[in-house]
Amino acid sequence: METKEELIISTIRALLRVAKKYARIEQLPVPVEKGVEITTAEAHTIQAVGEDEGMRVLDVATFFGVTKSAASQMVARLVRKGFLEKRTSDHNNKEFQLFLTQSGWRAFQAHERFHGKDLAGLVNRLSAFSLSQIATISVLLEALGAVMDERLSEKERE
Amino acid sequence: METKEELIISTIRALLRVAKKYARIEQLPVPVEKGVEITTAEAHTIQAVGEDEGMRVLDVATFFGVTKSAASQMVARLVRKGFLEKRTSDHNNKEFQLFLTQSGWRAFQAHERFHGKDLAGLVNRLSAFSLSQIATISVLLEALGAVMDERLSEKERE
DNA sequence: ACACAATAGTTAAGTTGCTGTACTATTCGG
DNA sequence: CCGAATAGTACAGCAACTTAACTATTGTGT
Repeated sequence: METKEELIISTIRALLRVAKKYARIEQLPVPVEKGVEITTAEAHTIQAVGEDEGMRVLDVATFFGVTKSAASQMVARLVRKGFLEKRTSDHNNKEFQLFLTQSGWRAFQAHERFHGKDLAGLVNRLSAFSLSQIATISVLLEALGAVMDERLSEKERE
Repeated sequence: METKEELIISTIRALLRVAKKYARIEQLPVPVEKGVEITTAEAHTIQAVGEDEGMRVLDVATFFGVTKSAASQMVARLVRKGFLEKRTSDHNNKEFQLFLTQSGWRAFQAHERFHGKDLAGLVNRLSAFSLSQIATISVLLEALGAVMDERLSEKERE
């Protein structure tokens, strides 16, 4: 006989496998145009700036949970490559505001398309399930998120 | 009104958030004993060898999907740190077989305990759901895993 | 039987993305 | 108006990976 606890554990393992696979997918380089690819970290930064233009370097840092040093370096790289533009703020001479260049917007859209394919596949697969079944997994995911948040904040408290 | 498709998409977003959080948790260093920590990559290599002693360097490489060079470097590091032992194979003078040292087994167990804490928290949280709800989630995760597998193998075919 | 290809592993140099520390340059507040 | 806080950069270093070139075995075809 299979106990409930065993079922729960095997379900969690399945979820972790899915999470791992997704992490691998996220790491794939994103093709922008013929012969041009950007790394995942670059794509995510471009995505973040594209969705909220006018961000500062520090905003990028807090958004991704990395140090401002890391954000500064990433931004500098994307500026050098021509995807991002750094304008000095209107009211402020010590801050910069970040914007996408034309090339940056092209990369942004390429990234959307790239992920759109995945999303369509997933939606398609989930359509076979009933509304209540899908709702159940939503609740489950909330619970998992809560446990993981505990774990992550635990680390910060050290 | 909320359509089914909207629910599906918001569910997928929740899944992606969980996947991201899990990836962050996986990156936390694992405490082995007072003042000794190992990185996640090290912990996973130790875990893999512990679960299947006698592995070769190349087996480690294929297990993790990295180059044999990367595996060789990781193994060399763990040997240097005293967690792994490299014995020349019985029938073969060009292969090595990998085993855990006492110290390696201690790290293996520390890693298990480390994960056990999370698992207990999750099981606790999931106990509120009914058996059939949990079973549904399992099926759903299988479906998601299948979509992701397609995507990953697509990449390899390039 | 022997040359040659395949296999197992190592080494070296370079890359990405991060951290920590130290630094400059602004801006704010008492 | 001086000192503290804030925004950002520079530099060194690290972990984990890659590619390419290498050694050293082992297996195979003729």
